[in-house]
Amino acid sequence: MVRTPCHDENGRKKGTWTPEEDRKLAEYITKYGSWNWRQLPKYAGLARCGKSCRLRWMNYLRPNVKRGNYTKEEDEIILKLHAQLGNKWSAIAHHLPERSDNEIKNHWHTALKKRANYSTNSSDESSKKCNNKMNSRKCNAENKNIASPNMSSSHENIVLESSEWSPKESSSEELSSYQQEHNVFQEAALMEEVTSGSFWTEPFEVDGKIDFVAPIDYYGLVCPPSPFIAHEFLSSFDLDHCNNYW
DNA sequence: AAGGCAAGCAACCGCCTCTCG
DNA sequence: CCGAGAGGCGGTTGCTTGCCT
Repeated sequence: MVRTPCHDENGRKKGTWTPEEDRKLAEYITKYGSWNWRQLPKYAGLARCGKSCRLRWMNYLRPNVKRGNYTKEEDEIILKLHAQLGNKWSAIAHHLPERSDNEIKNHWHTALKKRANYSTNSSDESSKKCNNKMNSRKCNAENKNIASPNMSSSHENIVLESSEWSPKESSSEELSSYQQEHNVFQEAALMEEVTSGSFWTEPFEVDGKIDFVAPIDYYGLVCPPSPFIAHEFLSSFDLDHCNNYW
């Protein structure tokens, strides 16, 4: 289920995240926010690429992330949205703030795709082939158009109904309550931390010892330039949440 | 008990879009 | 307008687990 840890040519670690790495990332972001994903691992003491850190945070470490145990309601929402939006996993994830796009995507491929797409087409030869995993991968590549947002013929097999899930509502312009809540926190954090001043110059500590110092003097400003997380938000982030996974 | 296979999922890869100078 | 850098997204892959024979 997990990839064997290894290192790329730049010495950056790849593969499974260790509990220690998770803890470092979570603690750093909790304290300083994700002010720059590509620079973040350097200052967080992680030998990872920024993208890997972002993915790990978004999918597993961020607060309120729910994993597994999909409810029937969630399944229905995903099915409906996928019927309307296609493989727009991030757009679908906007409607399920506790789920990451990656997890929704995996859930779709493992559980929902059969229900949505192939139940009505069980005699279809291609669907039979796709029941085999290896063939399924080939089918995915071969049938890219099927899953495109253009709503190709296979999507017409899905029962559609005029619903509240209009494309307009799925627009990223419209913030979910979750996002709105966090934006409020961000603003509050910005005001408080800027005025107190402690945020910008305080070194990042792990286990009470200073592992590294937060970046400073960034284009004339003290960095990180934007604290993303407020105290209210941080207090809601229980690191035990991560321990559950560890 | 052992081997093979399918399912599930974490994580990587590469492309696209956006922002900024 | 253009190019570089960063973030975001979707597709794909690699590995583990559990079931079946």
